[in-house]
Amino acid sequence: MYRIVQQSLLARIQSILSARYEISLENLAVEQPPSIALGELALPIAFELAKRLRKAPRAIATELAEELSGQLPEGVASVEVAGAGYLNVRLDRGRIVREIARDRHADIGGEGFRLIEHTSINPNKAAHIGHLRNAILGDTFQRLLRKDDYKSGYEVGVQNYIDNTGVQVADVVVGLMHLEGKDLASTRQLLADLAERGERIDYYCWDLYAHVSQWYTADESQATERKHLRLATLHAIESGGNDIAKVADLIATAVLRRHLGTMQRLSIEYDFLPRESEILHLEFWDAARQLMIEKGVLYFETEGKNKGCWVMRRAGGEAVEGADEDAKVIVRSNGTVTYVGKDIAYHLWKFGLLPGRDFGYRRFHEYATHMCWISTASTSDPGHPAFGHADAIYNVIDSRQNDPQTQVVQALRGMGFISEADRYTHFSYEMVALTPRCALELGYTVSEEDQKRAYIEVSGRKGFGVKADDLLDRLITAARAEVDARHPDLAEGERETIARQIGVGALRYFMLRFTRNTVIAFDFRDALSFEGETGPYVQYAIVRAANIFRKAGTMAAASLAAFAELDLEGVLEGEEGNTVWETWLLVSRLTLLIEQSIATSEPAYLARYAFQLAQQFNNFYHRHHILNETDARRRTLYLATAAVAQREMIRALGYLGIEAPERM
RNA sequence: GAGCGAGUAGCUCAAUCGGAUAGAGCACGAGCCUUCUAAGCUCGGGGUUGCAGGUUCGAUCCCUGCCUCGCUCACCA
Repeated sequence: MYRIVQQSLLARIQSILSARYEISLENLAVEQPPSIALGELALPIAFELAKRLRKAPRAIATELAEELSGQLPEGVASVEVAGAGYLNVRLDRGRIVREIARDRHADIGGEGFRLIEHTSINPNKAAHIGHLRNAILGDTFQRLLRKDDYKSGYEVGVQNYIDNTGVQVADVVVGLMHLEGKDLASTRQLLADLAERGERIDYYCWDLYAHVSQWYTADESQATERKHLRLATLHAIESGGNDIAKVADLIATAVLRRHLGTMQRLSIEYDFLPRESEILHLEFWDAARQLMIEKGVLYFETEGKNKGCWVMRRAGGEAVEGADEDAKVIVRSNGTVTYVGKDIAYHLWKFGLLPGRDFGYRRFHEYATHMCWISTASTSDPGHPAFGHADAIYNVIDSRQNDPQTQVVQALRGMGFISEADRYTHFSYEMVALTPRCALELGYTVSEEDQKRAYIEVSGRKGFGVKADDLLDRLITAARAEVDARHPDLAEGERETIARQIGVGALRYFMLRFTRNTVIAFDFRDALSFEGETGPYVQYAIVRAANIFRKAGTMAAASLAAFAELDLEGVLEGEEGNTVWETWLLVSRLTLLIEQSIATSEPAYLARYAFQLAQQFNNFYHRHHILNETDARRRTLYLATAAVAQREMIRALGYLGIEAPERM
């Protein structure tokens, strides 16, 4: 509701500005006065106009206030000038509160298909906490965009790119076939044995991958030969149609299924799993290469260090005489294409710009509400969707890939696909690292130099990190202990559900509370906390509201119905009324926060809002004891306050992918 | 060396487009459970926003220089 008022207010001001001063401002800042006593909204426009109009800010503000007062926008009670020239706006509290109670709110959404890609873990080891940040960010953003009961939203597709033919998979295959002497049959047997013992292939590969990575360089006299083996294995996997490739596919698919399982524990689901094997076999690159040459972004280098390669000018690079030594190699002199080259082809496909190429689609994994498809080089299963027609894309990829991501955008731009390049968002985020203390706690040896650092980067190659499922298990176990202590009366299954909800809530919130370009220095002490700025804090506030309704023998809907008939005269004024009103005001901001989170690709804003809302509600909860309230009008008002606060806290958490438990 | 990011309370982080007194959590100290569950609330100490200049009505935010830290910069993916 806040956003509706804000929009109508801004529209009015824009029209006044153009009518009276013949000025139009792109963005009008709207702030909050330092105290509710000064009003609900504050506009510093007069300062901005002072120079252009050559007038004192206060004089301008006074004129604007007069104009506005002549015809007040919806929900506005009064406008006044304050301070050096602020335009402070007071809202019609009764009217706003009524609208909030009946859940009137601005809509969010628009045209166009938005393709979000996240997770994209190499299918050669278990997911770790860094992958969790990626998946949780992507999944939360997807929820903000998608159509749901609350908003029109956008048409959204969620992809998880699977690099099933890369060196990381090759490394694990080398480990299986050369360190462990396995062939195709015994690899199959391994998978069967693990399944039988209830052990996990992704954990198995975690250790194996670390082992192989060491092995390559362990014996200097063998190093060249082993490097060679690694490359030969990679090439066999890329070509396909041999046992090595089959081993790779078995392992990659099995690990992928584990990843889907891990993510499903966190309510993270996908619509499509495009794989690199299909990008190779369907020859996406050949089509892209053709197009890039036609458009003049790809050229053959005939001199300098890149002689014999097909190269592309770097983003920000300038045309130079002779060899551009700084150019990015796209096709090596041996004719193979680099990572960035394949990525350009893939992104042309995303925008529907790759002529004559599309993935085949096969059913892979069925979720409760939809199918997850996987790419295939053969014919598609009936009823398949198509994803390669995005109007906007969001790639959730960590900031270490800023450079290659920029190259891909540069290629699109260079090819003249300007609007596509503009609607290409590298949803960049910083890594999750371990604090030295955490690393020591996990039993890793940490060099003295590393111990002095604020954090240490995780490394799959070294097997250094915290596995996603291990962390989640620890969180759920910790939550379970609390639930058991508090609710010994509840059934086993119910306690398990609540513990899971709390564990997931703590984890998802933890990954979302930091803005994207903050490195998370992971520490169990912080991550395992259920107090303060955490997911469980918000969940607990929701449970409190639910307890009130249960004890009062009523329900939120009924409380709001009763509220509709209530005489609001005086109850929203004064010191006491202010605190109640402030709760409603904060409650009304949800759409604004969703909109801001989308515009800035920053889910942390919404996470923070959810916490603030819970904080505000807890404050209200302690100040006004609802069930003891003897004044009937106040009691009705308080119950309605709890109802709307609970409603928006549940919604906000929902967008963060966090469930609200029945009890805690 | 170049590019990108960061430096804010003891610690971990916020701070909308440049706005009114830089805010939260943790930790610490003092209170609050016969109460709608204390996974909570209230109060308190805590800040030269890395340093030095500049821009302006106003700078944590923009500009210049410097210092410190991290990431990136392969015919790897």
